[in-house]
Amino acid sequence: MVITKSGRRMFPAFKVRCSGLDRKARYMLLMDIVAADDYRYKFHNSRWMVAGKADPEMPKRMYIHPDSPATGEQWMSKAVTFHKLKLTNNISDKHGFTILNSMHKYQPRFHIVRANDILKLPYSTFKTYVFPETEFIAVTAYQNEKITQLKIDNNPFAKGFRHTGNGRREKRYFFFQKFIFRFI
Amino acid sequence: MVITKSGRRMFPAFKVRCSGLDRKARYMLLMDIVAADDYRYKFHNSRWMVAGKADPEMPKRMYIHPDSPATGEQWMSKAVTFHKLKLTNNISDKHGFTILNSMHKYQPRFHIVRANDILKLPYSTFKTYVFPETEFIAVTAYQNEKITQLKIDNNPFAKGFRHTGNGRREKRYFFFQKFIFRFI
DNA sequence: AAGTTTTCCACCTATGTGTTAAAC
DNA sequence: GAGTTTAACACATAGGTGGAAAAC
Repeated sequence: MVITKSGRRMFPAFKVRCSGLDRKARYMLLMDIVAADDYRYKFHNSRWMVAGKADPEMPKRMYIHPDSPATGEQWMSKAVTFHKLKLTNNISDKHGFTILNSMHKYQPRFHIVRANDILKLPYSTFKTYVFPETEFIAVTAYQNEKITQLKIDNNPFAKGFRHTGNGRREKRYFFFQKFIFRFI
Repeated sequence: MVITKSGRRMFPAFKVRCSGLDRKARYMLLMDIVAADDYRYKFHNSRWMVAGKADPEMPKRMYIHPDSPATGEQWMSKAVTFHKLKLTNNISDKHGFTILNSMHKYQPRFHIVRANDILKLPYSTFKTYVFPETEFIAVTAYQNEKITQLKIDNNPFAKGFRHTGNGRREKRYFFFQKFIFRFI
C-alpha cells in the first residue's frame, strides 16, 4: 500500500457488512492499523524479505467512520466502507491521518462500539475483528509491478494509466481525438 | 437564491464568528431557514412584488454543522462556514436538504446549543440568532440580471462565465491557447 | 553505488456553476 | 400566451491516481 507525505487512501478500501446488531441501539464503527510483526522488509529478487528489526512505531490513531454514531439498523442496511481513511509516512502529520513506517507490515482492525457519543468511547466495550487477508506492506513507491497493474486496472482514479487492447496507453490518442472533434 | 431539484448550495455561504463561549464546553452549531413572511412573489418591472398568499411550507430541517460537536475553543478559533447546506424545491427530497418554495422569501437562522450529542438536542436550550441582511427570495431561475452578475463575479465555480476586459467571454480563447502550448 | 523518498505532472473522478432550449 | 421549471451542457473547483526524475 502506497503512503505519501500528503496522505493516501487505502485501495481497495476496507469494506465490511454487519449483522446481529440491535436495530434500535446506536453504535460507533472504528478502524485502526497496527504493526503485523516486528520486522523491516525489503523487496529483493521479486520477493519481500526480512531486512532487520522494525523501526519505532508512531501512536496509531483510531479512525471513526464518519457516519458514526448511527443505529444498528442503519449500519446493517448496507456495506460500510472506510474509503476516506488516509495513510501517511509524515511523522509530523496534523490532519489526523494514520502514520505508518514504509517497508513495514501492517494489519487493519475493525471495531464496533455500542455508544452514542465519542466521549463515551473510552469507557465502552470494543468488539474487535481482524481479517488476516487485509494485511499489507507500506511503501512509498511500488515494488511489485503486478501490484501496480492491479491498482491501475481497478482504481477508477488510475484510469489514465490503463492499457488499450494493443498494449499502448490510450491517453494521448484520446486527447487528440477530442481536439479533432471540437475543431473540425 | 437559486434552488434546484438536485440541491443547490447557498452563495455566498452563511458564515459566522463566535465569541463568549466556554472554551472547554462542547457545542453543536445549527442552521435552519424559515419563511420570512406569508407572501408569494413575482419579479415584475424590475421589482419584486407580492403576488398572493404563500404556498404551504414543507417541514424545515435543522442543519447540523458537520464539525459538531466541538469545544467552544474550536468554534471560536476561526469563522464557521455553512457552505455545505443545500437548498431544493423537490418536496420528495431524500438527501435531507432544506426544501423551499420558489418565489417565496426566507430568513436563515443560526443556533448555538451547549450539548455533547445529537440525542441531547431535543432537551437542550437553543440560543438563536437572526441576521436580517441574510434574507433572500428563492428562485429556480435568476430574475434580476445584477444578481446573476454578482454571483458570476464572486463564485469561483462560475468563473467560466466571467467577462474579459473587452466584454467577451474568455473561455474559447483560453482553450485554444492551451492547445497551442501543448503541440507546438 | 544502490535503494528510498519527494516533487511535479497529466489524467482521472466527483461535484458546483450559469446557460440554453425544451417542457410544463 | 406568459411565466416558471427542468434537463443537458460547457466550464469551473477540488482532490485521488501512478509516472518520471530529482533529491536524499
